[in-house]
Amino acid sequence: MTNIDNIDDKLREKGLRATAQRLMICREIDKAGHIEIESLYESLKKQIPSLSIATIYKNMHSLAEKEIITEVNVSGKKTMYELNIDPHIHLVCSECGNIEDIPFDTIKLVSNIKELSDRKISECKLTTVGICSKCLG
Amino acid sequence: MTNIDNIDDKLREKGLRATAQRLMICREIDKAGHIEIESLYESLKKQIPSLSIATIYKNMHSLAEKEIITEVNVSGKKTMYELNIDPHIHLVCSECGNIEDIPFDTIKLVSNIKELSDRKISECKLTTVGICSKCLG
DNA sequence: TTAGATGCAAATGTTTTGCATCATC
DNA sequence: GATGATGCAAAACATTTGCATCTAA
Repeated sequence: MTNIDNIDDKLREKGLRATAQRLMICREIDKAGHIEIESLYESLKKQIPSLSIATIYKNMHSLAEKEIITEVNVSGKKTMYELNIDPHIHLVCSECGNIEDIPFDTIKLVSNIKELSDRKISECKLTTVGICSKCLG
Repeated sequence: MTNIDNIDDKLREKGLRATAQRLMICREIDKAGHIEIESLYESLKKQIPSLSIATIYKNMHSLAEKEIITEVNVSGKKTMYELNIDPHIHLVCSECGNIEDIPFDTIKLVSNIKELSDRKISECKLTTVGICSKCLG
C-alpha cells in the first residue's frame, strides 16, 4: 500500500534511489490511476524534455519488482501500470473503455477460493467488465 | 462453451469458414490449454510449412471476436489464448510458472460483486497466484 | 566515492497491413 | 462465382540492450 506523499522514503526503503525521473513517474501514475507507457512518456516529457523512454521501461520493471507498482493487463488494451494501493478490483467499462477501481476485499476472496478448491493460493487479480460510474450517469 | 469435436460446425455457426489452418489452430489451443502465438506458430508450422504467422494473428482476432477463444493476460507473460470452456479461473504457479485452470463459478462471483458494489457487471476474469497441482506433488 | 540511474542509439521483438492468390461455401 | 482466408513482405509499433555519462547516497 503506497502513499504518494512519502514516495521518496518508500523508494529508499525498497532500495531504489529517489531520482527526479522516478518520483515523477510515481506521481504521474498516482494522478492517472492507470496509465500506459506511451501516455506516461508524453506527459512527463513536457516536464523533463531529456527524458528517455528507456528510462520509463527500466523504471516500470524496477518499481514492479519492488512491488511499488503493478502491471495491469486487460484484453485488447496496452499494458498499464498502477500504484499498489488498497485492495481493489478493476472494472473495464464496456461503453467507454475506461478502467475504474472497485474497492473489494481480495483477501477474503482468496480464502474463499482456497476453501472451494483446496489449493495453495497467495494472491489474486480480478477484472470485471461492466458499466463504469460515469457512463451509468 | 466449445467442444473441440464439433469445432467445424461451431466455426460455421459463428460465420467463420472452417479452413485447415483455423481448425488446426483451434485443436492446438485445445491441446495446449493455454498457448502463446509463437508456440502455436512453431507447433503448427511442422504440420503446415507454408503457414504464415500473420494468419495466426488474424485468426486470434477473429476467433476472439466470435468468442470461440479468449485472450489470457498474465503479468510478465506473453499474451496467451484458450478455448472458451466451462467457467474457470486461472492459477499461475509461483514455482514453475505454468497456468492451471481451476473450475470456479464466476457467475456466482459476478452477482456477489454486484451486490457488494452496486454496479452493472456482466463478466469477470479472475487470476490467482499460488502453487499448481504438479508442484504440490 | 561509488553503485545505481539516466539518456542515447541501435538492436530485437511483436503485431499489423496491403495485396495477390487461393479455397470454402 | 463470390467472399472470406491465406501467405508474403514490408511497415509500424513496442521493448530491450550496451555503454558512456551523471547523480543520489
